[in-house]
Amino acid sequence: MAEHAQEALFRPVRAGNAFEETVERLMQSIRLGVVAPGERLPSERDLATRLGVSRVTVREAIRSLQENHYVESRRGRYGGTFVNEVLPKSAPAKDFGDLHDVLTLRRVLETGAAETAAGRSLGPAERRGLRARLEEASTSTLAEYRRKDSRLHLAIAEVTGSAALTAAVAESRMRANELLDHIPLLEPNLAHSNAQHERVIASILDGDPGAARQAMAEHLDGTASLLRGFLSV
Amino acid sequence: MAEHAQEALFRPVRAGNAFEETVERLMQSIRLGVVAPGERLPSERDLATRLGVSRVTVREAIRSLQENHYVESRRGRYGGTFVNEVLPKSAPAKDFGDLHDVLTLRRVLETGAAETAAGRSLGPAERRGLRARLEEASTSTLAEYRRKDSRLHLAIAEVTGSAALTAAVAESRMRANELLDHIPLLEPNLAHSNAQHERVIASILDGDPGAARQAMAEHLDGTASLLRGFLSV
DNA sequence: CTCCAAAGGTATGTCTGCGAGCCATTGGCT
DNA sequence: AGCCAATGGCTCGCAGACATACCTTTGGAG
Repeated sequence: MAEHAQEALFRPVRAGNAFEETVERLMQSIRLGVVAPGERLPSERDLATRLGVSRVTVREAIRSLQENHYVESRRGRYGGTFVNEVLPKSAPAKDFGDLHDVLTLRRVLETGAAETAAGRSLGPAERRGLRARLEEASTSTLAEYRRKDSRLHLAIAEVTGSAALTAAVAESRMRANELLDHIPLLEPNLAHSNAQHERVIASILDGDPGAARQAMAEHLDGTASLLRGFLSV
Repeated sequence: MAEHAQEALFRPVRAGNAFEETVERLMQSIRLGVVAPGERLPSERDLATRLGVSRVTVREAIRSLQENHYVESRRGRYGGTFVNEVLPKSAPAKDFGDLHDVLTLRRVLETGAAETAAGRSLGPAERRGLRARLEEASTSTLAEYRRKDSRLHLAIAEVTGSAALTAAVAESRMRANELLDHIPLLEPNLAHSNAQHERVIASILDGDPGAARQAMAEHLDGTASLLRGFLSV
């Protein structure tokens, strides 16, 4: 029997129980900036349907987010669950053992997404969306940078037209962000990052897959080496 | 709220119940050739631990595979569950709606894997493994080609050293194979495929990431256009 | 020849998660 | 002022999944 491939195929079928995975997803949507501070999450009934989980489980997950001061709920029509304006610091460090794993997958997915996006003929709405996200990221403060940055990268994945690729990028970014939250974010990094973003988006809008791939690769390799430097000490 | 990214983040948290996902995994390990005909699956207790699922659930899944003539079980020490020499035809066609989705993700993952593999310094065992898989694929019959082909592609993902990437490739190949099983496999395709495999592996062993990526891209684009041709009628 | 380790086969009690229904609250609409 | 639609809050019974324990079969080791 092929020995090593088994590790991948016989890995656990579920990352956790339904409750934990639901918390994870809602957390992702907030941390990645898909639902911004002040905005409302979908209703509990809606979330239950979309996430394929019972409403009871959704409520338990939301309760957990409330207790950790991520969201607040209001009853009544036009009520709902709203993301707090001020979000808690991220959870304490997890294990860094899979640093190589995270960075390898991220590089593959995101350079591939950039290349694919550049190879498609984008509609005006998509082009506007990309420029808007770029603008948001470049004008953001240090505090909200990680969220705006993620939104931009997610937007790139979205315009590939592949839901599975978008989901994979979201997952991968979440894992990477958990690590990035433990290294300092400095103004010079941010400026450098913005410049790279502009090159990536420009290449995509120009329809130059090779350039988009390379620009994205350089962008990612920057933060990757930062990470390796800080965490491998 | 960012409208489109929600589709990815608020997708169902689980693909099915524990039983269904377990069947899926075991099926994958057989269809992708990770456990070849005549070989033995890990013991039920072992599988239960690795898959993070109860032994009862594992047994139900194995029972399902028995009923579909994929495996047979024998009791006693040195017994176990063995993959049948003659495997059933694949399940009836599913929906082809996500053809673009499957092909996009596959291209990103596998070209990325090839490039990453070529960028690493491989040990002698890894190099031998790759050559062995290549040899197996090139000398295989039509009947066993899909399995040997998958093993080769999985082996490439494995030598990236990223378990997450390997798992993603396995998942993606499984989805692609479901589609490929519904188009004819002809001798000329096979010969062409083998030639492309050789170029991919040669580039990886030579440590030329760009060439590996390009060779893999051409290889995948070949079957992709075949698929699009047959299924979009 | 006997023993026994390792594998599949079976049974039971517990707990998680689900479905479905109902209640309580709220703010716009009439 | 009253209505009511949409939202969060709550409860209860059932089905799925789990952990654990024990039984049965088998073939090599001693």
